[in-house]
Amino acid sequence: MSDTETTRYDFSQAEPHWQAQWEAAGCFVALDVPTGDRPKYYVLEMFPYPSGKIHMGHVRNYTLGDVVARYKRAQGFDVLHPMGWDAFGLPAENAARENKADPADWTYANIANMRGELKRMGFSLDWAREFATCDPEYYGQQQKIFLDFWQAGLVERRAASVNWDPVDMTVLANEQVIDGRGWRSGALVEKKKLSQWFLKITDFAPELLEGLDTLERWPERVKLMQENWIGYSQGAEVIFPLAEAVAGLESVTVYTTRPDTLFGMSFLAIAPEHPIAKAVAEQNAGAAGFIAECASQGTSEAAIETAEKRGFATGLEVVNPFNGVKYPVWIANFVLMDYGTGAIFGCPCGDQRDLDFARKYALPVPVVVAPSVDDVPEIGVKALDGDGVIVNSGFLSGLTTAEAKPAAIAELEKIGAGKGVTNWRLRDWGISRQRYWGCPIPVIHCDDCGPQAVPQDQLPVELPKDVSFETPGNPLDHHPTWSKVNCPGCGRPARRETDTFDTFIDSSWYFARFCSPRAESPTVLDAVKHWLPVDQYVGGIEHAILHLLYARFFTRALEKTGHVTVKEPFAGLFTQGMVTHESYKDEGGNWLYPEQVVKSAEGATQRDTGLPVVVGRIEKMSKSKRNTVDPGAIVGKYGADTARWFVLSDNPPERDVEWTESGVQGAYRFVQRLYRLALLVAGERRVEQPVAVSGEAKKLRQLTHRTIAAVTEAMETFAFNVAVAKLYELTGAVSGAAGDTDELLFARFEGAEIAARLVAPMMPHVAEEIFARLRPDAGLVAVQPWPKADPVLLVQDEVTIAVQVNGKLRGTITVPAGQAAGLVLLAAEAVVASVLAGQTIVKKIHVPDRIVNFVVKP
RNA sequence: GUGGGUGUGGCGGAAUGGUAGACGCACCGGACUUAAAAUCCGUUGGGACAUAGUCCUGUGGGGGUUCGAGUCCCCCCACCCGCACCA
Repeated sequence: MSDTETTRYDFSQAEPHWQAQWEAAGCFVALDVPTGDRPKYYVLEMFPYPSGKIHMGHVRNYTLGDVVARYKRAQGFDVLHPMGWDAFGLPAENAARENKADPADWTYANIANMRGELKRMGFSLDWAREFATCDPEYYGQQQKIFLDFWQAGLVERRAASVNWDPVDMTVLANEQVIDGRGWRSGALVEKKKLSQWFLKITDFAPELLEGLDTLERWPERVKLMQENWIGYSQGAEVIFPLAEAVAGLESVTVYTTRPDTLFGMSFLAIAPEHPIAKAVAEQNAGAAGFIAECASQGTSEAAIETAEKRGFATGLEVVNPFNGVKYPVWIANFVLMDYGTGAIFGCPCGDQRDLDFARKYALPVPVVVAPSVDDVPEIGVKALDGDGVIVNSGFLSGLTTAEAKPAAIAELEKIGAGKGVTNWRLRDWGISRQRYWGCPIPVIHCDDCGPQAVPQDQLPVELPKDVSFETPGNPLDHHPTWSKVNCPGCGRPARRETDTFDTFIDSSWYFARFCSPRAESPTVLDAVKHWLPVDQYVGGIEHAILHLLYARFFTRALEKTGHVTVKEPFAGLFTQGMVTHESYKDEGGNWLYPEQVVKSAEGATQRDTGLPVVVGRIEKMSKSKRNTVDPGAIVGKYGADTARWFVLSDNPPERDVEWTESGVQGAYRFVQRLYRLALLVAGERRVEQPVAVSGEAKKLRQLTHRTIAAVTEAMETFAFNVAVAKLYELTGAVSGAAGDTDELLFARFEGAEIAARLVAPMMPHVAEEIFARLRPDAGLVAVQPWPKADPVLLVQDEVTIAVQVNGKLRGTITVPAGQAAGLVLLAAEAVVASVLAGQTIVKKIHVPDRIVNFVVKP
């Protein structure tokens, strides 16, 4: 065996070894209700959908979380770091249809495979807490929660329209509707009304909005996205009496945020789906045609036609309650039925869209807002939608827009023509899905008693195994016996609900279940009281709105029903960037996998054929573009530590990272270099810590302790790429400082040991390997405390100070730290004497230990 | 359209208002080797000149505040993301 072979780190042997050691020592196991007095820390990454294989996004996500978990553990926290599976969803049903596989078998096989891949990465997870949302033990508890929500008045049943595929006889999610057609059948999608279950998330709209302010460790942009989604607005409802009643309707109610501009009215517009529009259409073919046109325009050519504002004059008129004037009623394509009241009053001078509409149909444009009373402009094509002063508006004239709003609302309320209201964009959460592979909704429908809760002793309502995917539609509907049950109320024959829950429900409380995953109740209060909220949640930005909002709502609902004791589930949130890769095509435009491509200085060619390759954009890894790299292959070739180190090293975690082969090789080289260095240092003479250090040894020790401080700081701020850079620097310095004085030997040993401990959260396996060589009796590095920097060694004894003249660097001086200003200035002046010659010094700036700046004049 | 974000060498990026480019990748040069791989050492923002050195310039563009700006303020440009007719 040659030298190089003995000093080569064999990850394929070491990684499984240390993983077994951690498991044997139970390093990562947490208790539901801990007894010790260590502070708790709950680290959670968004759990994966078991598609079958892990991808690089998972590697990055779980590495980030694992670094936090291991770091916090070393800092003395009692860490909860669990893993599970978001296992319900459409892909399993698709697999069932395509491969005649049983969705459960397919899902559990995928889980088994992915569990193995995750374990190879060496994540410090408490696998004893693992569960899948498709386990009856989990979704049965979810059914209990639903029934508690129902009892608490948080559940409603009402009609809602769905996308219906008439060929597949199935309901489609919005993403499955492509250009108005079903993605699978290609049939034109119909709107169909179904009775559905809703969770009343709107009841919580105010607190979900206000709660955002308490989330100090959330990214600002995620909070903003949630804020916009919840969409709070303050305004007024105004009742406009119709000049003549239509189909029994005597007035139109409008929602506005600008009641101050009511005197600037020019027209009233209603949505094509508005009841009055429908009533008009029954007698007016033109109106009916216009409405039909608007409906068909809906999804298809939205992009092209959005800018075009179109309307249809109904001939009806309404009376403005403030001035008694009559205004025409239009049906307009830009008014939305599901926002506000489905009707607006048009004030062209204060709203760009209303102005566009008024100009198009030659409607009057009264001016009611002006920059000031003396400066009333002409309105051209640009509306005055900012703040200003109200003019030409009766009792509101002369008030600022801010003053006029409450004044207008007060008047509306006084004359009974309207009231101030708060409006929300957020709508209730429809949770019924006409699917098999989801959590059954625990309800029984009885013709006499109505919908009844499934009694507790009959939970969980389990999915039947013997279903057929041969016929289109929901297999639960076709099952011969499953839905046939007796009513729990009257005992007569009844029907079991065949809808299942939206899978977003499964992921809205799993973090609470992880605290006591085997409990007979959804949660155990002592456990959730201890562990919640999650201290650090890590996941993709793509879940910034729906998942995070649903989880926040669910937590509040769970708190209301006594299942948890917190209102917010995630105290800290980190959103990571995507993993990207170059994409490749052959000359025929077919995508190629990276492993099919060889790159050289001359360009890229195909490995097998030598044919040219077109190198495309750097894009998010996706199967369709074939620009994926299989983590399994990387781990097999370079080891888990290399993969972990690479995804941490290249750039800040919140940004996208580009996966490059050369970057991975760089990471691999470092693993080997670190190992060789540690081996070398471990073989050197052991010495006690010297009483004093000087010279090179002192410099190295200072660098070591500065590195501790810098890496600690980087860990706290998710600046893992900076931590990596600092560790490169430290190992470089240790290997550069050769010699065999006691001082230096100690400094080298200390540097190597600290490097092992600082590197451990990021590359746990090689850290164990080298720590074991350096400190054979100290046990696992995974349970070592985090190193502390010696404050004495953080103090620099010499500093290099920049010397500027008029703010430009002209030289540097090296002086003892804390040197008095007079001496520093003397030395500085000397070093830039040639530049100062012939100049008059006007001012001398001295920032201790940092900089000297001479301000001079000729 | 609107809200948010980003813009620094060939690339990823670093930099409490204080020496811009840490660290890595790539490239180039050297050492070791019969050779290659691996490893180690070194150079590398751009430009000019009298080339062991000196100077100029440089963080998307333009202004400003400051002794001093990548960093703070104002305007503009480009790109990315979210929501998109929200009354």
